[in-house]
Amino acid sequence: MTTIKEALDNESLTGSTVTVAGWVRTFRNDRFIALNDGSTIRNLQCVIDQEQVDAATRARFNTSASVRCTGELIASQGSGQRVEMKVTAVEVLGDSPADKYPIQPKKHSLEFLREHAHLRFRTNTYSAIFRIRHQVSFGIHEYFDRHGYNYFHAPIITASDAEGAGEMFRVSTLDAKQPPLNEAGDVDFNEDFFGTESHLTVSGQLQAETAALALGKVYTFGPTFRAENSNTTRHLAEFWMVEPEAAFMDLHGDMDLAEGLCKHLIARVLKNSMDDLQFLDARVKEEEAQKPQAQRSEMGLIERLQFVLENPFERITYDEAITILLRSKPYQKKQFQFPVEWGVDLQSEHERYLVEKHFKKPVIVTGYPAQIKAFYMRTNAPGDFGYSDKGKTVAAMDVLFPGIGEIIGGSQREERLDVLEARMDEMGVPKEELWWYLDTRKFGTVPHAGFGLGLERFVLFVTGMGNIRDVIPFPRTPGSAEF
RNA sequence: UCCCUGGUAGCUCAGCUGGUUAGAGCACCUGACUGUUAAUCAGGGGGUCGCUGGUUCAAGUCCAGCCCGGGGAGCCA
Repeated sequence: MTTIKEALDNESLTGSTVTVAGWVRTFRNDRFIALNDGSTIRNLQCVIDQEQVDAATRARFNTSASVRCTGELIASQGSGQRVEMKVTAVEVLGDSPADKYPIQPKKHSLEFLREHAHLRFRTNTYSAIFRIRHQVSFGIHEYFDRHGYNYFHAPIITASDAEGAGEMFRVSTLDAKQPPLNEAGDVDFNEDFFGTESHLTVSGQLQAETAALALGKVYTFGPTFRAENSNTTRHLAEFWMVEPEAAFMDLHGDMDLAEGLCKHLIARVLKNSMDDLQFLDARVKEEEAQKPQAQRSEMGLIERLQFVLENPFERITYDEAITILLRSKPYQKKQFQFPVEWGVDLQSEHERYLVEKHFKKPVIVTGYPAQIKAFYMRTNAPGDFGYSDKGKTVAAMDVLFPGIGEIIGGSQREERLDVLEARMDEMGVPKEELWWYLDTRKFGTVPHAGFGLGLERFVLFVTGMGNIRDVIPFPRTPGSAEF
């Protein structure tokens, strides 16, 4: 069997007889089957001889019926394609009743297709997205492998709820109706499967740190769970996260790694997925044309990817970001909804201004105020990068992308035991639970750093899609876990 | 969770200040078609107007509550 990609691209196959199998996209003029097998966004035109294929069989070439065709690949007589198949044998493997099949050969809304998530892979848009998602995923492994990182499998289930990255899903085998109670009348998790209350992971970072302080360089890549009631176009309850962690790396190295990874992935997609990108590019352009002039982006999808690939990310400190925002037109005209002042977190509107209006390219912001960041981030001292005389800062870095906002959050980690413990006390993080984490600082601690990259947010950027639910096969969001 | 917005045929949508039998395009069904590119042409069928209650002689249209979708915000990746 030959894939349609091979049949179309491998010119040496022209003139030979091959067999292909796939799903019918359209059947035109009682003669032309546009066949797609997922190997490429392009279809193979299979031309049948009406004297060889009876009317009853021809009536079965409905949209999405599965068909196997054998025939000679010849130069196309029509103008829409280079080669086509002159079919000598055709077999319907699975019928697709046209009056029942919900996906029509026409433009559907993404909302409608989301409700048919199991069939949406059969559309051009989603097949393109998921081929690109594969390129990004594979590229992640490729990049880290080339840079000496070990793929590290952090646990999915964790007994610690001190990771500080949001609400967690509880994992339990206790009877939900009548859980065992302790003397105080609370649920007795000693009776639970793990002998303690346990949850799905919100981050593999803390475990990855322990491995980095032995293997040197590691990265995790797996599903992550947040039980936040977030209803936005860029949040999921189950998503995939990449978390590299490297010993002896400082914040500069962390930024270089993050930028290097992003560019590697973009380059890989540009190299391997051009026909999918061209389809999505046209799709984005069509969508942009619907918007009012002021909201249209200046670049097309492919253009934007090339631009990000070729230009260095802007690197600024939180101090500088605040200064830029205070001088900005929207601030002066009081168009920002949220206040801009040193010490408060940057809001979406502020990030968008910096990335989309001021710099017009990805921006890395470092040196955030300590009070708005996690306990494990390294506290800056005078002379440290990102130190500010306006207040206590940490060696954090957020990578902000146009249209998406935060795509990466990372930091140099606090390697000094006394500083780390003081910080944990200050923020109310239970040290007892994280005794194993603190051990890494007691025995041969070293400076180290890492970050978390949201896979779906990155795929969102690369595909030009607008809703994160469209770049993961079966999205899990509050109130929705179908399929 | 908050704010905005929507729910009418399989899909996308129209239906003005309440008033006969709720419309269109596409899809679907029947027929035609040996070079089509979301093929085309002719004909046909198809509706619990999200749910519940209320106002009214009369509700797709007005009011209330609920459910679901979309956009924005917060939380973050």
